[in-house]
Amino acid sequence: MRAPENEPAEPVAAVEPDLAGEIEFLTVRAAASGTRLARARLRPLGLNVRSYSVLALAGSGDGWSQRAIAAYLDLDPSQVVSLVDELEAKGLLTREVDAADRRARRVRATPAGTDLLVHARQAAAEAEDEALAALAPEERAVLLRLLRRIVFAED
Amino acid sequence: MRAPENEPAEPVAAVEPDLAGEIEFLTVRAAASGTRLARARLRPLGLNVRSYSVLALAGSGDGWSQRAIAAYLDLDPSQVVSLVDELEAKGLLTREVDAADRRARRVRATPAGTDLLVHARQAAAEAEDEALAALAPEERAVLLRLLRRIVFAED
DNA sequence: CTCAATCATTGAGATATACAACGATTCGAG
DNA sequence: CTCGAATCGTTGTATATCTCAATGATTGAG
Repeated sequence: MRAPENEPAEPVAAVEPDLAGEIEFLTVRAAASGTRLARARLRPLGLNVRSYSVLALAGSGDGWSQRAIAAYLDLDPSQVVSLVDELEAKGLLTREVDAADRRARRVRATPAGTDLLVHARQAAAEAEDEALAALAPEERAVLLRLLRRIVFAED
Repeated sequence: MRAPENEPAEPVAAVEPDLAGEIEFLTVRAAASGTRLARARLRPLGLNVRSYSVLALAGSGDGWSQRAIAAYLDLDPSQVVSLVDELEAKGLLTREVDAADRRARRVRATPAGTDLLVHARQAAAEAEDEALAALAPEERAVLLRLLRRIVFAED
């Protein structure tokens, strides 16, 4: 090899122009702007995106454990602790020791939490609608299916 | 209205079971896991997801301004400052005053930065391939198109 | 009964995001 | 040409988020 310290006439060529071809980049960007929209609409309800997610789980099924919430939302268990603390302090959910496994706590929405959740779901739906304004309903359905397969590796 | 402090036999019903039907939720989750994969593969190269993004822009086009980088990556301009600082300190890019507008700095990848970028792109591509393992190539193309329309509101 | 594993919790450190203020510079109105 | 508003990069700060390690209580396997 010659002149290793300097490549004068190298084509360089490649190095494509931008990141718009990378799904990862677009996903991060879409997530960020969607989160911003959702946050703006949830704030008047006293919720942020994360506490909304936790409340939504608390309002579904029959008593999620905090561990399960952490796994489902892809959060560290310690984050769930403070989120549940916050929502519990507001009276939106309860944290009860699981009779079958006294290490675990079962988290359930209170009536007040369920009521708020109705409005929060509406707010989230509006934010989603705004974020996806460029897509027709069928396209949104396609996107949903694809994302679900990525996240849950199923269909 | 009667007994406003207690709704005994309310159906509650609705309150759907989970968040898997919300595109916003899935997008955030897909972005998080994709970022984790990318971070793991970029770390050996001394880059994180953000510095990779900045370097990728510096290696494309002809001198992005920091302002343009911030807009394109959806970052605060102050974040771009430290990212460019870091990459400049490593000799991966240069920051030159724009002759046409001396307020602006034009950011360009150095030869070392361009070399590293080749490997970084490969790493990012591998991470993306792993993140999207559940999807066939045509499905990835569909996803790419949909995301691009959301993010750039164009097609 | 003992030991490893699990759950919730606490705390700390790293990273990310958002916002306000500033000097230097550009640009348009008059 | 001059003045003032707007823009660019920068610094600093406040807040949120992520990640990791350690701990007590409890479970379950052997």
